[in-house]
Amino acid sequence: MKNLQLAATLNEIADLLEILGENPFRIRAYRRAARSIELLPESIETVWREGRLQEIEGVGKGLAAGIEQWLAEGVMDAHEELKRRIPRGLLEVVRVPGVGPKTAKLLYDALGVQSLADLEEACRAGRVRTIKGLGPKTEENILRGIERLRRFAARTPIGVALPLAQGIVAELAALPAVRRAAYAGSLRRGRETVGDIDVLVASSAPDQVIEAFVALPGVEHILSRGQEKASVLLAQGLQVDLLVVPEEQFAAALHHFTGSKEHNVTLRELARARGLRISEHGIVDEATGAAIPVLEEEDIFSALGLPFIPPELREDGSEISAARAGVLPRLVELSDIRGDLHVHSTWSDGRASIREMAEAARARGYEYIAITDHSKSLGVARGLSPERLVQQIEEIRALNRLWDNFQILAGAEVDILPDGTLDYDDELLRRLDIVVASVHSAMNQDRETMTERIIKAMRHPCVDIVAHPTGRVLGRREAYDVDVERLIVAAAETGTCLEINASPERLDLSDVYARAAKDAGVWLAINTDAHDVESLQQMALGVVTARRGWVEKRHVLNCLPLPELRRTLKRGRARV
DNA sequence: GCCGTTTTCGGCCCGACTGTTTTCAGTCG
Repeated sequence: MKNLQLAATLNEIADLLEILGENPFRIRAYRRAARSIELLPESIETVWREGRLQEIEGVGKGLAAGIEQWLAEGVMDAHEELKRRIPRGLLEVVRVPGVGPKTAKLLYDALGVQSLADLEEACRAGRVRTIKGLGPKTEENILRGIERLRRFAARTPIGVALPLAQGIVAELAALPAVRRAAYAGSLRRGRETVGDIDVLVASSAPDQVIEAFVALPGVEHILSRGQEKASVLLAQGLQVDLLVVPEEQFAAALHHFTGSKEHNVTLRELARARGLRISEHGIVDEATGAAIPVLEEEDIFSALGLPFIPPELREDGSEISAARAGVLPRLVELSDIRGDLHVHSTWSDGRASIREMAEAARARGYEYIAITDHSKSLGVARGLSPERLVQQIEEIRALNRLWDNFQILAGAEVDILPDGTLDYDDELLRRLDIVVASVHSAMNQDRETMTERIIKAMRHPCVDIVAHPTGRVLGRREAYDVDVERLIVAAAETGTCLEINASPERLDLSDVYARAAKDAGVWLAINTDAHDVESLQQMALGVVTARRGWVEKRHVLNCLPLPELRRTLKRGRARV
């Protein structure tokens, strides 16, 4: 799947066009297409082979030709031409916060700056301030920006950003001047990584709120500070943007600040076509100048004759087309989840007993939980020997006599061994209620071997779910080399369910792959992989990821009541 | 460069903040 590489190329073209001061709408077209392709739930090669390139939102005749050339030859004329005209080092110069395409071009023309290193040197030598329009403050800001680029990752995993955001929101909400507070931005849309944290506050005393905001513990530097907006940098390198509005503008501002940018632009275009103007302050009828009240986000959509579009779908504008066509999905909700099919206990590397995990699941309102401890080969996780697993099954059967409205399923997270066989023999596997299979070893196998290995496991009649199918760990470990598209086809053929692992460092399958799997008719299971009681609440993140993949309740295995779940598992179907 | 329940041509979101200016361009989200 070359989707992400293609999107990067298109974005680079947009960056270069911007430095050249080209038509901003042409630039936007490249960015839009890049975004659509990033979110495309199938490989661009497939779309091309089937002659459907122009069906992609934002791809017309011209871009389709460019993409075709890129896929066939590995290069695009438009890109090559631009690279000849502008040194590529300027692409890193525009990534410096505060330095945009105009400034980059100016620095290039006036000082010959062609790279980050050139820029740093020019600042230190005091040459930047000699340019008309730039001054010592700019020089200082650029140096700080370069430092920031070097020290911190561009994006932060949601698992890190979310608690920080919740903490900030709680602190602001406690201020007497604050009526409402919420986080927005890509965090609210549930993206797996975020570039910054956006916080929105309703207050009639914005100056007090902003004063308190810039003084929050953990604030290392104040980036900007105005009447209704402020931005700070946390010690971790994460930027936090605050917007303060009067309470009656809260919903409109929440929508604006939630984005995405592309969603906002598309929605505002639609509004203009209907004689309305949307901004973070609300909706205005252009003809009469009258404000249309926005009490909730719903009011914005209904003013345009649209149903409510959940934040998780607000990405590339295609959600607006779907809303207009009346084909928005009814997204799965946390309350639809009836159980967790992948958790650990102290029998292997968990930190809570089976009973504790079960009671915690019951307290969450679940009907069932599957205990899936590690299998024997996974020594580091104290994987269970066959004998221990038999004992565990017996303990689970005994525990199940405690409740009449809750069941523990006896399961295992069975290693898929390097040759695609499983870590327990078939007889033992048949005694389990559910089998989750996953890869924990030999992760450096080549693509073909790894793909075949997992597909072989899927063909096994006892394997119900493949857990964390790509093996990635956000910010730490890339996915192993595997053809996810083939896994999805095989899952559909074999009736194997694919997991959306809700652990914040995994979120695997990702939103895009979850959508592809759903489109292929594959069952999904949203599981926490919890190793302690607290982690059961990570289910929320898994549900958000599923929602970003346009997944509905009917696609999710653990939204089924227990009897239906049992019938739907492979062993249940085999018995019929 | 894309796109069409007013358009196949003429549109293409909207506003705040900063640093540099004497009224605004550039950047950002």
